[in-house]
Amino acid sequence: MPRPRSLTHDQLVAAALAVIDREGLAGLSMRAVAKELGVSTMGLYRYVDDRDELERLVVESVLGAVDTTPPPADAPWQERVATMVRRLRDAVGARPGVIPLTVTHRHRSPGVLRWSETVLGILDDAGFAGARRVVALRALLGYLIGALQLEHLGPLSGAGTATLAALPSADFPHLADTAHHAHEVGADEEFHGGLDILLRGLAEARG
Amino acid sequence: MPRPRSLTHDQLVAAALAVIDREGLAGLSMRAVAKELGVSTMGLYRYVDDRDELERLVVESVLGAVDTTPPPADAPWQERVATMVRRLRDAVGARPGVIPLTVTHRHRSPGVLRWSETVLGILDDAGFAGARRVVALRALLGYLIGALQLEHLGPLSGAGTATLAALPSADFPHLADTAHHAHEVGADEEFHGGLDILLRGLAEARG
DNA sequence: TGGGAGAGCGTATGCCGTACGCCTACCCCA
DNA sequence: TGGGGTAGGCGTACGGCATACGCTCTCCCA
Repeated sequence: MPRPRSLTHDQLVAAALAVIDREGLAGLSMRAVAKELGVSTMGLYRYVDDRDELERLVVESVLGAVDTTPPPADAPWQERVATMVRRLRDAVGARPGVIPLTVTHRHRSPGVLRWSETVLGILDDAGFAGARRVVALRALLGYLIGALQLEHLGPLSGAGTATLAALPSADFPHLADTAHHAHEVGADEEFHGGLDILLRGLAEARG
Repeated sequence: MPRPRSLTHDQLVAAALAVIDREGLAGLSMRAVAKELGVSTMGLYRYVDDRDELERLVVESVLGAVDTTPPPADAPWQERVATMVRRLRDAVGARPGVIPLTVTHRHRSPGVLRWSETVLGILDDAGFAGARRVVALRALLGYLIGALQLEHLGPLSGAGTATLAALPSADFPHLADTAHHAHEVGADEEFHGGLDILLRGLAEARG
């Protein structure tokens, strides 16, 4: 009966993402999002309980966009798992600014739940059961979360690489050598190389 | 010649850790640390440039405590790598409150550099070279970072488990089953199970 | 044609990090 | 023994943050 609402959650999320894209995650504030929408700061609180809920909406918009339909069942299970991992990485990688938020809010995301369900289904097909399947899923999730952060939060503004280059290579011979080789390995190869290692291990541990 | 300093970096770090232990990471502030030391807020700035440097000191105190001497070379390389991973996990696990800080400041930590150097040495012994060794190290670091967060930031206040239990198990049959089995798997077994998978994969990929 | 539910906003509070400038304790040297 | 200059420590103040609270004004329905 009363005055109709003028904003949707989608608009809130879009505004928040615009702020993050423009000013980085540190620039995200209730004030900034409100200004982005041309609304007073307190107006936002008609739509979300608090900042935490706004962040949750943002995370869910990114994570909920992941395709969680099971990949074609005729492919080997390793390939199907890899497909699922890739989908999640691609979704998050397209919005690197929200990575810290995904870590904080991950456990409350329906999108991640659906993703996990699909992956568990594939692992089930592959013969993983009981505790072994729990461990397998957590290993995959763990690698995914860590690798994404390594990839996007690592050499912030090149400080990491600079630090590495300035190392007394006498004290850190292997690191110096590794830094040299790191140039040859792109982020994609690195991620997929690690995933491949994990999948090989899973195949062995399937027992 | 002038008045001598009354505080050491160690005292700053100890005070910061005390605050974190007592009030959590969210309770860490320059004001809180200063009060802990019985010093005015601005007095801290004689010892650190800004909050960021204080955090760096805290992280380095935790990460720098890791034993980075190479494990006995007569053990298999997998076991030596596992030892290194375990040392880092134990150090961080003893101070779960600082995990988010370690993620942010990791790439500037001499402790992590020393750790990496030692691990690279082991991988070198094991026959890993060039790009393959880069990928192996990143896979280990990725898993470590992700698994630690999964372990300590996951079911914050049991919200994760509660969410899981409230799931419509018809829509998420595998997850419901997994939640059931998850009770049987302790954090240690889970972590080491994942590490074991990774190490098996490394052995295969060593080629 | 009211009446009231609820949207939107303005103000205010109490946090935060930290720039700036003063006072003063201290050590060195005469 | 006393004086001077260095630097430690502190108080104040500013701008930004999330958000509690209460007002106003709009719109739908009776």
